Amino acid sequence: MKRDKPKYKQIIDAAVIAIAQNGYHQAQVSKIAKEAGVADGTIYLYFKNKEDILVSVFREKMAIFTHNLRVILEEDIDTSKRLFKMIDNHFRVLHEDRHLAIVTQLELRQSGKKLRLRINEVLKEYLDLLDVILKDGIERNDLDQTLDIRLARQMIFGTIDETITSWVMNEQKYDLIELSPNVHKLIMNAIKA
Amino acid sequence: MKRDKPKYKQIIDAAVIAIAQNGYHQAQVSKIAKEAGVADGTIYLYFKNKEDILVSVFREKMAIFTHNLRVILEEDIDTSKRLFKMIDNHFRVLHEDRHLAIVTQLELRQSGKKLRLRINEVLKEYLDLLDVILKDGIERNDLDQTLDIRLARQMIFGTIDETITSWVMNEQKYDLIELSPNVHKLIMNAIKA
Amino acid sequence: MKRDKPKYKQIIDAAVIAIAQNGYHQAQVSKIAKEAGVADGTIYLYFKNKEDILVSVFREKMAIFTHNLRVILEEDIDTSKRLFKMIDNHFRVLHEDRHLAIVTQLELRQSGKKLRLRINEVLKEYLDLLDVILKDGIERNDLDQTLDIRLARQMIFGTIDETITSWVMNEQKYDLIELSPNVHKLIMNAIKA
Amino acid sequence: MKRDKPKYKQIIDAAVIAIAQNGYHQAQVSKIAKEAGVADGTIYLYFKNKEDILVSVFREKMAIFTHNLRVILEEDIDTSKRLFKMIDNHFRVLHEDRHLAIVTQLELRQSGKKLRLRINEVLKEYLDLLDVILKDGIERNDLDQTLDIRLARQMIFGTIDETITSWVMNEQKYDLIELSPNVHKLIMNAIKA
DNA sequence: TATGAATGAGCGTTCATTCAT
DNA sequence: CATGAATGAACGCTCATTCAT
Repeated sequence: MKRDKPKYKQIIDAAVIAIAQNGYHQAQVSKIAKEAGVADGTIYLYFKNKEDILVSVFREKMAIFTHNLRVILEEDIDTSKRLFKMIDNHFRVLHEDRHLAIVTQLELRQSGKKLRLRINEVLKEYLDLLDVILKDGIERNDLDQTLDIRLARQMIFGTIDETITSWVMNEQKYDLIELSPNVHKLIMNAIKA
Repeated sequence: MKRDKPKYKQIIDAAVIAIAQNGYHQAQVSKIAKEAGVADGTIYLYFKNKEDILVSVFREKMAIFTHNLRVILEEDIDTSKRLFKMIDNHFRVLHEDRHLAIVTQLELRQSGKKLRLRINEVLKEYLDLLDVILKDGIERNDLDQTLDIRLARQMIFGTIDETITSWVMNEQKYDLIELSPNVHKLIMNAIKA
Repeated sequence: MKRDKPKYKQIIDAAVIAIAQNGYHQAQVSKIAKEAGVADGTIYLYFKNKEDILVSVFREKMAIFTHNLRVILEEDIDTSKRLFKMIDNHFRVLHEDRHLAIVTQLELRQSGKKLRLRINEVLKEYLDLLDVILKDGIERNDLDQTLDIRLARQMIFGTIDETITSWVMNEQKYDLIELSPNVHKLIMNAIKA
Repeated sequence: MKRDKPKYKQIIDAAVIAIAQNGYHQAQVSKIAKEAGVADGTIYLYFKNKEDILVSVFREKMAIFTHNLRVILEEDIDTSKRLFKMIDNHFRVLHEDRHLAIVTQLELRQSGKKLRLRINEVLKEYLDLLDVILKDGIERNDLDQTLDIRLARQMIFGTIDETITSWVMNEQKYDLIELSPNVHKLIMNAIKA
């Protein structure tokens, strides 16, 4: 399987760096190849085309978030703690990989409609897990029984996303992780039972 | 002043239509010119370059939101009602101009970093007015005294933005305006005193 | 109409020269543009793509042959004289435009299947006129009544084509026009009544 | 000698199939290798480069025609019969190997000038044998004493070639072999004493 | 002998902007 | 003011060939 070969990950990581440093539209395949230390043509042994690189970047990195969320779902804790862990995890991963934060919050959004759709498919998995937390929270009576799950999900994701984007746009000047408790409080206020 | 001449607005409106119909990357200057019924070169008598058209589109349209928000601020009503009006206004304007909704929520976000920064400057005026509402709400004791205004603003804007984007991505299949009360309730739960 | 503008013919002629000098696969669009004294992009104001240039070259030049053949058909002379004029005209045009001879006999044949089919459509018009001469020749009893027209056409065109190709491959060392009477004699022997 | 090893012929035959099925420009070395059941690199143990494969294809296959023509020359029959056998043989071989017909009449002609010259060298051997038949025919008084041998050869080869190419282009819909007598008649009319 | 992963040079086409009319 | 023909820089991808194993 190509995805397990070392060069696959090498190119993915090179793409994140190249995009973060040069911007989406200036991250030419040749720059990614150079950053990865391989020839231009080698890229095409591992990826179908440039779009495939970008979707793969998103898929591979999103897998970290999704995996962590699954672990949180398996823990025997209440919904409030779960959401705190989710927010904190989200902030923490991006706080520790500044390049990735720039890429997911700013650069990858410049992609065309076609690529956006493919990225959204990947994102859906994460949002579906969030829905599971919310549904379960209502069943357990941790959350407001009248909660509109879609709206709640949009509020939670919208808040997290906007918070991170603002942080990235402010050149990551302040500590993102410190915001977790307050963001969590705001969100819980909105949806708790 | 160029902005008052009829062709100026004519080109702005043509740009919105051209972008909504063709997508950001397919909205070439020549297409905008054709839609506006002028020659390509004429565009450059009213705008410095393509980026200038796009920023102007955003500035002119955002002015509607900002103006409405100012009116809301002048009304003698409590913070909860103000925020309801803000949300409802936001949803209503975009619900009634589908082209504009597509352009602001999807297409314009594909622009490069440079243009994004200029768009954010325009957006700032709107967000600053939101901050005024929030500060005033705390003073009046309508809102939680310990509220972190920046976080609250990010939550409110993030929630609204994500809600609208989801609606656009779902091809505007459901009624956006009907969501106002629920979105308002969620937000007020989060921040009220 | 684009085909009447001076730059159209200018580019066509530049293409013939560029292809004759560099060979089919080395005649890049930029070389053709340079030879024509225009910018690369200008090419695309007059031609849809590179293939369109090449088909147009063939169409425009073939028009000379076809036009001459029509004139010959209108003359009130016997079939033998008509065929002599056709052969002589074919030889004469290519003898006087060495570049064109190289392009039609050697270079354009290297084109891919798709282009070949389009070129054949153009060629068909010429061959159809030849068929008219042959049919008419049989009716007039100038030619063998049992003649298979398709075979006769293939023999005539094949002979002319092979003769010219050999001449081009021998670097146009001898006088092509002088061969007309002998080629004509051979062909008439084969098909006359 | 490499040419006697089984893989040599294996690759040659794979090349014919790959070219006939995919077209000249789509017959990459890797496709030929796959068709032959060897690794890409193995090709280069038997052939200097891709051009060498193609010339070898032509040489090996042309050898069939040349060999048959030598046999015909050894037979004690008149010139007319010799030419009939030559035409019939030519038609028959290609009629029975459709792949080869496509390759020699259409695909291999898309090769560059350099390859064309090398192919012509191989072809020359065949044409030289035809010249022998013609010279001998004049000596025997089977053919017109004033015959220009070069022209006659060009007519014969041009006619045969054009006939076969038309047949291939018409997707080999009709029976090529049936055409032999008529083609022979046409040619003999042209050159007989 | 045989393999196949890696290489890297090469090119058609688009489109924002200019400027002579 | 208005036009639109002309410009030319910029880039993703293919594939023949090599060479370490």
